[in-house]
Amino acid sequence: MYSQAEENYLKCIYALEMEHGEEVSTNLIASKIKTKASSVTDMLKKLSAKDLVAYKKYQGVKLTERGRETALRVVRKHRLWECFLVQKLDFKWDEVHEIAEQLEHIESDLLIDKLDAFLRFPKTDPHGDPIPDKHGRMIISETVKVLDMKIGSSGILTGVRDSSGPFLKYLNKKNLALGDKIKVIDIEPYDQSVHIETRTHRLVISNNVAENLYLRNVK
Amino acid sequence: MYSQAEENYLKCIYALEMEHGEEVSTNLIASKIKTKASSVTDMLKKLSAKDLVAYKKYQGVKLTERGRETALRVVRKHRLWECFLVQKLDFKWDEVHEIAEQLEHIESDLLIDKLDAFLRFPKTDPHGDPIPDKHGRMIISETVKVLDMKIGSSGILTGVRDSSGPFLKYLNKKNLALGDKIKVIDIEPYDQSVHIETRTHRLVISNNVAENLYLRNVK
DNA sequence: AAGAATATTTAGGTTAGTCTAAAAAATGTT
DNA sequence: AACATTTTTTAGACTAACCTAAATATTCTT
Repeated sequence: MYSQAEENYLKCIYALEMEHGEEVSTNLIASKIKTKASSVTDMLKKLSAKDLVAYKKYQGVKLTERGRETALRVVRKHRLWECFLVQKLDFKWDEVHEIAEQLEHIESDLLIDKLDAFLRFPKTDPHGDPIPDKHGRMIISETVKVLDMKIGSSGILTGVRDSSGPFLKYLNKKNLALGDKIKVIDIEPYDQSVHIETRTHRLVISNNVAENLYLRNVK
Repeated sequence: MYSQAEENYLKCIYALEMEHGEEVSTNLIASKIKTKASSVTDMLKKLSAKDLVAYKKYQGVKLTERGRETALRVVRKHRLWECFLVQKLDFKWDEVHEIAEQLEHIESDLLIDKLDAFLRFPKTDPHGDPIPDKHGRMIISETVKVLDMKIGSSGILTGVRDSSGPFLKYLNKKNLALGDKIKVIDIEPYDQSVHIETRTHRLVISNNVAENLYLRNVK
């Protein structure tokens, strides 16, 4: 139905709309997709002609309803395949992204629904991100960045913002995994590094790392 | 590494080399891949430059060693994915071809080896075709076309030449499946239609159908 | 072995998706 | 508000994979 390039742009715009507000800029897309701004402009015109995005020259873009649905279908496929790779094929969570980037473009509604059933309708992927159901609905749990936690409070590690290989490998090394209960002991005022405590150990994480960890609050 | 188009050509040439002799002609490829002869010529030049085929103008092509290995890797992936779809996701054998045509181009050696292990290293796909192992080796069982059987002899249905949807649906309807024991009762001299008998029923199949069924001889 | 028929290749064009360089619009600064 | 900077768009070019039409080889027929 849509080309891989088109799907990648839609997915990218969807992600950027989530992170920043609506109205995504050309340069932002270009840097995320690692391409040139002029290529982005070309593609936006094409997506606009297909009524997948609302695009006004120099004003950035927004997904249309149709565009959002399409983006969510791709996201759903990506995250289901990640589950499959980790749960059934024993991949580690830091190894699945690139493969899922390919698998997400396989076209067959039946396939994806059968895969969903085979995995017992998972609600989140291995990185803690919610999986849209076949109607595009998903459970978005209330999460807080580590840096926004009150000192002394605890939370369950439910997601990571950066799911790139290096970051996940870092977490593996530090023995941090989704589902871990984490207590924020102290936040260093000088450099915003954070002292945390898990069930098994204590450690200090840099501000950069703390920005990328999401917790669900518990008392 | 190679584009989907390149992989499709290699797979096609491999299949044609198996069916007909070596040296595959431009038109034969064109008709199989449903494209124009001029497009085939273009691609053959490209594959030749990459040392995947031995190509001499007007003389047809042959896979090189490199080309054969690459083709076998694609065939391996196609057949493993078909197994996955049928065994794990409950697809029927006539529904999997198109999806496997997409999945066969996913690039990751680790993925394919893990999938192989997950499926317990199957030796044949749902249509009875042998699956190459990671070194490209496969078990090719001695098979005979129904039409070449002696009248009164029996065999196990081990493969189909035409694995298109319509043909497989026909077999489903006639209650014929891989592994069935089939006895050749009579071959009609006039139109080469064949009377056969299975464990459960008797039926007449046309010459066309008989051409597409392979049996492994049993006493 | 010459002409007809068929198969293959060449020449030149199209589209999707990318690029660079230049032009135009928007934004920031004083 | 005028100029400088940054962002975005336009113009024009490239590649992969396809196409049509024309040219050239090969094969078939007699």
